[in-house]
Amino acid sequence: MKLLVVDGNSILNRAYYGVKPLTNHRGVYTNAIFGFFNILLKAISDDAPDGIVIAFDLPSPTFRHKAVASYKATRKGMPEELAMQLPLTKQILTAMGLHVVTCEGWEADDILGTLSAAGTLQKEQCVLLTGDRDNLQLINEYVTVRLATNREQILFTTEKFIDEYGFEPKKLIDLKALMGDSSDNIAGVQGIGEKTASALIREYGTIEALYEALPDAALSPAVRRKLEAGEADAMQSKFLATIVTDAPISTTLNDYLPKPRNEESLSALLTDLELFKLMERLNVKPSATLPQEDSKATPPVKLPTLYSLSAEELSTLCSKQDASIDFLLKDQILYIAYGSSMARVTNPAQIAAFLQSPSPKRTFDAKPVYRQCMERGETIGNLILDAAICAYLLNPATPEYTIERLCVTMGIPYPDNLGEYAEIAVLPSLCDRLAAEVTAQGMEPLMRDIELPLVEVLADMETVGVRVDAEGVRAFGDKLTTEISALEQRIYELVGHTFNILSPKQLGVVLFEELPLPAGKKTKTGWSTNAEVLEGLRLQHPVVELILQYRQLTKLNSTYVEGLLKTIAPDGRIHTCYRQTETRTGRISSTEPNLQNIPVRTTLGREMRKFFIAAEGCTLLDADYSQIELRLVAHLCGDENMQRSFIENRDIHRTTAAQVFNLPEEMITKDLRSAAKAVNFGILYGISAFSLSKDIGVTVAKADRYIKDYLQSFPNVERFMQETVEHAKATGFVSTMFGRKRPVPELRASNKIVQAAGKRIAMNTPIQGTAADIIKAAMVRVWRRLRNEVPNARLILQIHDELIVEAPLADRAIAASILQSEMEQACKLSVPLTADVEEGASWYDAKG
DNA sequence: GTGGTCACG
DNA sequence: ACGTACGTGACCACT
Repeated sequence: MKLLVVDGNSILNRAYYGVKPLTNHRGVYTNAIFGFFNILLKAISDDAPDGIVIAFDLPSPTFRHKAVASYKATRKGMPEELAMQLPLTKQILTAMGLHVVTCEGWEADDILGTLSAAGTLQKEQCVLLTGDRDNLQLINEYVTVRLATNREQILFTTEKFIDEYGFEPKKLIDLKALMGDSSDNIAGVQGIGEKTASALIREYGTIEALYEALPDAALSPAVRRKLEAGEADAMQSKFLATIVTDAPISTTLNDYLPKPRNEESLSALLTDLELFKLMERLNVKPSATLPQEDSKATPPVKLPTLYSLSAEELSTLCSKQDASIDFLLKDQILYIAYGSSMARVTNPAQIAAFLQSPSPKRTFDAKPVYRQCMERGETIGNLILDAAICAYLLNPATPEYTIERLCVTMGIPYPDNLGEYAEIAVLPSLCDRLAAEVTAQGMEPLMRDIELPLVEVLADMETVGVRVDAEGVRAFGDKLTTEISALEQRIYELVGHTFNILSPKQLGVVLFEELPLPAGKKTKTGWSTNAEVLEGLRLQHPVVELILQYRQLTKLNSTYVEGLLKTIAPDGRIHTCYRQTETRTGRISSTEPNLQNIPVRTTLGREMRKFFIAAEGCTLLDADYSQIELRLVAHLCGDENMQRSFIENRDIHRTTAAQVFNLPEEMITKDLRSAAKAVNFGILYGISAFSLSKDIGVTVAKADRYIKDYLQSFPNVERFMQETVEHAKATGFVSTMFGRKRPVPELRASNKIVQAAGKRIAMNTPIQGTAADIIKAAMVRVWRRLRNEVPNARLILQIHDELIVEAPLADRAIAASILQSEMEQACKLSVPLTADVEEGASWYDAKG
């Protein structure tokens, strides 16, 4: 009989402060619950206990038990966001069949103590799961402690404890009796800190032994004086620090064997909280019977019934214009729903005819369908809604969009008896509700004019792909490989032995233990060995420089040379995947491979761009927006100084420097300009003096001065940022110029660090998001005009503020002019929006 | 699967 | 006293 006893309050606290804010769509916080079960399930799977107890505090309103009263009194009240998760956690545990144990007037600690003692008496193994080192006093040959953080769980046995502290576990009480513990309101002996206390306990064992030996002990006069003055405090503190072992709860361990779980209530609870990852882990099926709180606002859900569809009926459907038809294409099977019927079609010709037909259609995740159509030179006719995109606009923070999850979020019961038809059956209701919600939130224009048309544009860009000179890449890779081996040898020689240079752990040992270099500056799980740290050590030892070079070359070789070669299709081109429902800000991302992070900042890395080339007889046109984000700041905050700089086509960083340093623009040196540039970036990101100082290598005080001077020069910027944050705090979200929204739950967190991050998100998202809106609008405009006017010129790449078109040489001028003017006209601002177009045979050449 | 590192806008 | 700029994706080592 092995027993696991969990300090519920302590673990829930750890989880709350360690997991980012997370809510369900109604705003119920779930981050602590999520983290709690991650920790708990890990412990259960590692220890495989027979009995499980989760203990929680239960303060008594009337009865004041020993230390509990004073100890409780100084503990800060739980933040509301955490408090609301406590009863939910207990409900889930109960539904899982686990024993939640509380005892009026007693704390979770006391229950851990009592069950440890009971287990020891009965010679049964007992594991305590807690985040609180206090509980280490309970360790003995039967009792071990799992000390949990959100990252890891450290197993403490008697041996491990002695290794770390140098005395036996139960003497932890004596240690606290001397040094005190402010968080538990234990005074200890005035003037005795951790170091002294620890040495005394190692020497004398207990405080009783210490005081007995005091008259003859070899101690400094100061320590002796403090100990003599604090004897009563020490004794009182020892009493307070001792965990109770006789709380009135059952000590029959068999009482704590898990009961069968209540599938129905477990499913209902987790579904309501939208804790889908946890449901998967527990193998719980989503609940179809949700509490329908807003059922009077929305019509009840009616599912279509299965129907067998004749070829004639299908072709009639294809020409229908009055009602929309919902479809899904899965594994070459077309499912459609219309009116109160649904059906499936397997004949490829019929599928193609339907997809191309002019009838209005709705679906979920249209891009792969477009891709499939485009392989045949076809497209989808009259797509009027993509449910995945709607869901993304309604909440861009969702980790993954599936029909089943969305149904749960939208309160649509998901049928478990319809097999392959389940998704198509719910799609009409889902589309109706998502569309209504998008409209209600004012995002219909964004959807209709930008996001939905963009689906087809992205599908087309993926299908066309970009040509890559595979031979060139290979040759570049060979060159890198040769240099890498040479570097490797020189590094081994300098160090004196071989090791894995790419292992931060091994590298840390070499640099900071063997050489040893002075640093050891930063730590998380060891020493930091990142480029910033190594830069600082450059002059200390010649190997550092070589390691930096080695890192750069291996990065280029593995991520870019080898990574890209793997993805070149038989047509000699790379077809990246653009993801439209990925980022919180509205940007698109690129995967398999990521073509949005091809090197450019270093000379060597930039070489990679020579291998991205135009097809035979074609050229590449590269257009990028000039300072789009700063122009948006100037527009949005209405600062005339800033606007004038753009209107007069001056250098914005220079203008900023002139303002901040109070000098005429002609007097601005390179260094001043680049400092101002860093300040400008800081403004976009939500600045802190600390980070700015690190970035430009000045003191924090100086960086702070720069920021203050900046905000004084551009007071409207500060006002705008403050208003944005205030609005976000009041409404819970921020918006872009085009009405895109992003919830910022971080602003409601009680943790200051998280809150500060929320402010930066609130300040940055309207800027980054609006820029994303604009380039998306530009993509749709460019794509449409090229298709109509220069169909052989194709949009192929987007890198956030940059578009690349592959155009036949004969069409280069007209394509370039379309590219530039559609980008510049995509949005009317109070400052000019300019795009610079360049041309070349390769990406490298086109970005002089 | 997670963390460290580093590539981009 | 904290811990330090926004948004991404890929690769490697290690558990």
